[in-house]
Amino acid sequence: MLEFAILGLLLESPLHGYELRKRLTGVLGPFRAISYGSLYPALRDLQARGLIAETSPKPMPTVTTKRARIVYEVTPAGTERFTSFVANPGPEAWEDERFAAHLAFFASTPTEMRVRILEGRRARLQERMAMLRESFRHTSERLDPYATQLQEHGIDRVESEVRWLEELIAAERSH
Amino acid sequence: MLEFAILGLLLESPLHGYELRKRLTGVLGPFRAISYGSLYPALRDLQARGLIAETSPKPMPTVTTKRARIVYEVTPAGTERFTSFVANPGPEAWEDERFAAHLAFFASTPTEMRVRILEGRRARLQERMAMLRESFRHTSERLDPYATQLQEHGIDRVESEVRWLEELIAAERSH
DNA sequence: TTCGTCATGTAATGGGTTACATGATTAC
DNA sequence: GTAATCATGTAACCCATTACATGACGAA
Repeated sequence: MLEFAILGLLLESPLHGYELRKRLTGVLGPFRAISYGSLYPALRDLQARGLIAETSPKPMPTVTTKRARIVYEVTPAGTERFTSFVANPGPEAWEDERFAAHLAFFASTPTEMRVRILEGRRARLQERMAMLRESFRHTSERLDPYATQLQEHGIDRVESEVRWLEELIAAERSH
Repeated sequence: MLEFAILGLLLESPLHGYELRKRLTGVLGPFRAISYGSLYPALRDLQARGLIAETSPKPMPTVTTKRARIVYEVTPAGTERFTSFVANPGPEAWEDERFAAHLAFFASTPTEMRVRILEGRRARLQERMAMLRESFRHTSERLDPYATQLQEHGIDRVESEVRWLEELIAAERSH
């Protein structure tokens, strides 16, 4: 998850951790910002696996030394990993978080794959909606009005995401 | 989270783990069902803390022995814990999961508290929306259209939840 | 007799968080 | 000189999950 978001952002341009986190926050939405306690270990892990590397040569170690900031860039292996991520969405690609990660980097995803991901997500949601309605049928009679409201709202939310997906798919088809 | 859901359901009637899980699924929505790997440890934990207890006397150990199922009921301490949960929503009550847990047991929550929780949630969402819009202003220019779509959809979702909350608050005020 | 469901549980793992610790740089 | 922000990192914990293991019961 985090792994792909990092690779995707570093492919646009090499960055150091602190800046990277700000970009991540921009992409993922500010309320679910990644903490440094996740980010830095993730960076070291990616480096250990050879998917990213430190851009070594500090251009000018003259006056402004600052705190040594470690700028990472994506290695060829990392690039390959990222493209394979966008190219074959695994079975988890329809889950909420994965899907968001895919969508965030749709710009670097081929068109047919975009459609496939969007439709996969839609299918998943419709499945989910069926389950929601089914469980709603079973429980609504004996549930208090608040629990009922909560369930109805859940259904509404899924429906509205399906409509949104349909717009995206239509837009994609019309190039 | 799970803790309160368990207490809330057991207050309605004593249950064993397996059945409890089905009810939980009914309340929380079927797609985010609690796994046994979470439920059973949670039950033992609650028991260890004296908030629930096994309803000891098996009525008839005659023919139908079945697999020994362990039925739990809420102790007075557990009842107290639950009422204190519904009565003073902590600062986390406006978070997604907590809020859902509160709403699920609104029926056992006094009216003024209901309004307070709903309004707290609304305030939290409006804050969130301000952050989303703010971050959107900063990044939208240089973001690709897909990332933009994703962010706009995020804003839409929050807006629609605010409208929903407003309906609930209005309904609450008009008794 | 085998399959589905009821029923309880453990161990390993996942994917993060919070709190803490450090220190350098910038702006007032 | 002090506060805010930039910048990196560690350790402890949280709250769940998945995969596994066990076993009894009812129905086909």
